[in-house]
Amino acid sequence: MAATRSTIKSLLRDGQPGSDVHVAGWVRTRRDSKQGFSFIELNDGSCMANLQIVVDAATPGYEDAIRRVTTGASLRIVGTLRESPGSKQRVELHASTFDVLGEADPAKYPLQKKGHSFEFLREIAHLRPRTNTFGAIARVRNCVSYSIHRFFQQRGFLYIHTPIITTSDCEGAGEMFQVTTLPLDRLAEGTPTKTVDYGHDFFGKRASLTVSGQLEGEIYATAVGPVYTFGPTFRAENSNTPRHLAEFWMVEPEMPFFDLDDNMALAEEFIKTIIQDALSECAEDMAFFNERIDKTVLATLTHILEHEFKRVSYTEAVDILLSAGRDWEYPVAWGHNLQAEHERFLTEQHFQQPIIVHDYPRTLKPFYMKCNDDGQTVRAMDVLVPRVGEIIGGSQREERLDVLLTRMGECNLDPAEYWWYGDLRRYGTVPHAGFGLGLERMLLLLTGMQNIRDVIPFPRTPRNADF
RNA sequence: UCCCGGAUAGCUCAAUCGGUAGAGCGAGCGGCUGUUAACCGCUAGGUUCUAGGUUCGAGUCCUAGUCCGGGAGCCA
Repeated sequence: MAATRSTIKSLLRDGQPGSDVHVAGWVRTRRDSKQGFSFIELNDGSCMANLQIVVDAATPGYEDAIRRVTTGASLRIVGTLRESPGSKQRVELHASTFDVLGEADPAKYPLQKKGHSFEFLREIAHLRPRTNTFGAIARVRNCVSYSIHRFFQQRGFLYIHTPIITTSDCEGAGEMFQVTTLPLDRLAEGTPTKTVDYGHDFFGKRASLTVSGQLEGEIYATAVGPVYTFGPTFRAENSNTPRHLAEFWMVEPEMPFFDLDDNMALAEEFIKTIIQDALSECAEDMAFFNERIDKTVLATLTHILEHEFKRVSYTEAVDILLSAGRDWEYPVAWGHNLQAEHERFLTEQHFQQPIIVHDYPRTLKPFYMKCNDDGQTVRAMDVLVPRVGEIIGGSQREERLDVLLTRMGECNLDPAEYWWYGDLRRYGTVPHAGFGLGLERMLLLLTGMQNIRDVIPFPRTPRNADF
């Protein structure tokens, strides 16, 4: 008898007929033959495919146990691997013993053998990873995460860390920070002093959750060379769309001695590497997405790999839109933000591939982006991909102290608040650049999934932080 | 936050003009079968999102609210 548990993935790939093996997992479905045996489809999450278990009625305890083998139940099986006469699998496991570890009442278990809407599955986020789709998403998300680390580690980047949030009050180990978007300043108007004295707060000043690790990334990038952050990021915007989360994961590399062209080249190589890794390491899951979620996703990804991302300046983009010969819901004019309809036209219809729009008007972008000599634009870049839209935003950073201070003035920021950011320019300033990649948007591109709430295990959106 | 649309069985949905609440899937039971989205038969399963209102009568019409989806803005 095999004492060590094998994964279903390894058995389906390498399992030899005649070998004794031990598996455990969750029942997807059971089919009985009254001629004296039952078929069980077992899944352990190691791969998309199930292992077919054949249980003979002569197996010890069969009569009593087989009734408890229902969809969702957990099982441990010991038996012998054999070639399968069926056409849908190479091998199957003939059980010599099987134990029901945990039952799943079929009258109550929410997951049925047939498909469920993603909206329904969001309500049972604790069970949805037991479905084909969410198991595949979990594996691809893991693959992408590893691919990201490998990409930067192979290039000598240092990984810098970032924080975490929870609404659960059952972690047990003491007082927790309250996070709120309630207007405390206004609530304070009903108090005698009519002010919130953050001096008495934990940090002695008003504190928030991070919306980006970029500025801190610059600190290390101008000390130890290229770095990247990869962690959760929080935005309290009241955004209710299939592309926004209040808590999402972002990758932010920051590179000294990089200009915008270097930045764009790295971003393109980065995205293509992630796609390549997902296709080669999660082939079975990717085939599933192409078959069941979006029949164009593999062709789209292959097309992306085979073409260079088109560089288009903001000014060129505006010209293209103005000469497109069609009406826009939002008028196109230099100096205005590109609207979603404009971005979609450019990447989905005009170029039909990912594009990098660069050198935006300075009035549209934050203070830290490097100003061009034309006095009108900054060295910003957005990577736009079909269907998903903006997947990367980045820029070359302004390394000239005087220009930076001027820009802070234009943006009504107090340079004293950013004294340390200024110091990076006062002492040994260097040209540098970086960008941010939204992990979940990358997953939308890879999987063909429509809603960003379905590519993160536990989505946080306005009015929703369950599980 | 704004503009649309929606909420009916465990799930996905139907219900004509305001007139007895239906189907498929799932579940239970039985049959059949080296099966594999199995198949065939029978049975059970409903506070029609909530609170008001109109009406002889409301799933259906009106008002308010809650939640969900799509689009927009913000962005990654």
